[in-house]
Amino acid sequence: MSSAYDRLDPRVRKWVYKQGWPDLRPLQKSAIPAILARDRDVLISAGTAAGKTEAFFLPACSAVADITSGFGIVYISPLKALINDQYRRLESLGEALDMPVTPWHGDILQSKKKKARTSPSGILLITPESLESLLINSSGWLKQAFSPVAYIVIDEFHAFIGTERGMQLLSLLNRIDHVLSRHANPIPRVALSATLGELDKVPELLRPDKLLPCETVTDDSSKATLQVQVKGYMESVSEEGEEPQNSAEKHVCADIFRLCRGDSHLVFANSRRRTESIAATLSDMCEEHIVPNEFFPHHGSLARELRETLEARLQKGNLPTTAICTMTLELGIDIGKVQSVIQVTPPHSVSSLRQRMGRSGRRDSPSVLRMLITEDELTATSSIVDQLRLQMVQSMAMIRLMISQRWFEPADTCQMHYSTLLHQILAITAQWGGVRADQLWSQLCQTGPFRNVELTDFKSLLKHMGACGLLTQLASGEMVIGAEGEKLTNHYTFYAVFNTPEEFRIVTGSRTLGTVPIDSPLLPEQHIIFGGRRWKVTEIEVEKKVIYVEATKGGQPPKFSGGGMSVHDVVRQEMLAIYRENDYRIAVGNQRVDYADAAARNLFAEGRDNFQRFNLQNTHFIASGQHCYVLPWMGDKVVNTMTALLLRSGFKANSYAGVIEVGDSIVASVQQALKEILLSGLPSEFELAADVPDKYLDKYDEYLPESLLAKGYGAKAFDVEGTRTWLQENLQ
DNA sequence: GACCTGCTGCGGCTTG
Repeated sequence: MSSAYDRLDPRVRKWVYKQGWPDLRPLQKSAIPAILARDRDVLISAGTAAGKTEAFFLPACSAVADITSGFGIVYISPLKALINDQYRRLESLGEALDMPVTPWHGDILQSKKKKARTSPSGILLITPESLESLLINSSGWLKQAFSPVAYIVIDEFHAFIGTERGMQLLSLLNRIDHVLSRHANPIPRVALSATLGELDKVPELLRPDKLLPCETVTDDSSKATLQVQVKGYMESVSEEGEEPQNSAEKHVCADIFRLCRGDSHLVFANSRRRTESIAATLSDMCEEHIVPNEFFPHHGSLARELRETLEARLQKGNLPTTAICTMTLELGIDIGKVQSVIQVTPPHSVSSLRQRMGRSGRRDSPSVLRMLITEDELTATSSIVDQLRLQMVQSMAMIRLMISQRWFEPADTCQMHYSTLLHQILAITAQWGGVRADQLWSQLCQTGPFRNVELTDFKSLLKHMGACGLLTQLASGEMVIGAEGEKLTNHYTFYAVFNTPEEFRIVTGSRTLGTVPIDSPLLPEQHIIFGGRRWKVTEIEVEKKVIYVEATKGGQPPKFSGGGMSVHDVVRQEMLAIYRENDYRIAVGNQRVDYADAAARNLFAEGRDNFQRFNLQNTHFIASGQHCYVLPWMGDKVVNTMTALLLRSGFKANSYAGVIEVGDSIVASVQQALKEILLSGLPSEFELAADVPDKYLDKYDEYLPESLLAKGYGAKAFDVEGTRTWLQENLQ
């Protein structure tokens, strides 16, 4: 009987044999016929270390082995580091087939790119931004070099869904099919992804025009075991005028030191500031105990050199290493085997928690997750948020959703992405030299990814782009790049669609340690923590945007800027369920599994007692001090919407952690105002956004007409329908 | 209290 394996190229089979693999994994076997068919898209969705990369490349390389001129496979990755990893992994397979592998991104030497330009062949590994630059500057070459391409494969596809880069990526894929005149027989797209919540929705996200069918290949054998613990910590609150104690963080660090030393672990600390502070404390502890330091920070503002040293140390695995990190170590960069994952403070989302947990454990050992959660000691002036122990209960809700409901946040695919649409209008115009408005509309909105956009809005966008000098219309009716547009498209920063704040570089001697945002003022003589070490600022060169530092003792990490992240409706509803059931444990059969330590249990009991004392099982509105508090137990979009409605009605309202504080008001008047709003009809997201003074969030928002700016902002920040439903159900 | 990602072409310099 001929198996799927026998359909692989003999040289590929020989390569598999040489790896010493006893057999291909089930996922890899089932991908073979799907990939070899070449008449469909394929979604390969599986957990970490399931062998997704090989599941695609073994059959794909077999299919394109005979192509001698031009690329056979184009691989797209969101990270340069991932391209470097895959290059290392694919080199020997490429050699076995006499097929070159070409990494192509901003750090690759010009000489290497020139070589690939003269004789393109084999596998191209590239970022969306580098693809953008090739389409704009070298579409003629691309037409030749890409003509034999049999597959376009996208790694970490889940990281693109619903994002700006995801919209750009889909548009790039469309533009490639267009350049190659392949609308009739499009290039098959293959998505490699972590396990996804709504698998049936992915094909449409991979190819909005549905011109090819999509086959899904998944790995259902993943019955990974999991060990979870939540540990509580109490922060003693200092009297007025006293120095803050940070006693809880010291206890957290002492536990990390005890749990992690001697092995390899990941500690996710949520912010760069906390990452730095914990890393420095742990290094100090190593010094105090006279043992070598094995704790290092890893985050996006750290110089690449420092990050790569740590990644290589983790990957090698010969020295015990614990990385204190942000989401930089969440995606698939190869870091070898990790004993356990520690999460300090609640994660931002269940989906990110899942991704982080997947970083520990392998087939033979369970995933181990510990959550270390700090709450402030209660005093006479403690806020409702502290009294309810919302941090602790949110952590518990996220664990329950992840484990017993197997739920996590779906990607938000309802955004308008006007900033990215504007970028793609400029990019296509730059690529073609001149283009008609109807061609843009057809390629971007009708057959392309911007399907939420209405024709009237598209027209007003083009008009406004003309008024801003981004586009100019010729007498023939064709659009070309205008004077202001030239400035944008001729600069190398054009290729990325996302925003980056201005930054200072931190330098010691001749070495760059990393960057800090320009709005975080540092002063000469100030002591700071950076890269897990302590420094003194010696000099600041404002024009060159450089801060010089030298080694010292003491100091605090700098402040980094960043936008908020929103909590989903389902998470807040699960928190309410935990309070109401008076039980945070996980049901397994007839048993209830407790995952909290004594301190966490005590904090939960405190929160629940206060929940009952406020009568929150029966009401969403409470009075405390001078204020009225509204607790809708809904996600941040609904909370933002209700806060905005109350502000419009003249109340002093603000929200934190899902709790709305209405200043100097009584419950009855807040309820009455909301009833009136419900009766007279709620304003739209658009109208609410019009009240917000600063709506610039995305890279090209400043070039949008006011109406689109408000529409895009409204879709991002508010949920009027969800709020209306909540008000109908909860106002008697 | 708060995350991450990416980037061209060329002039001018040093070094073998």
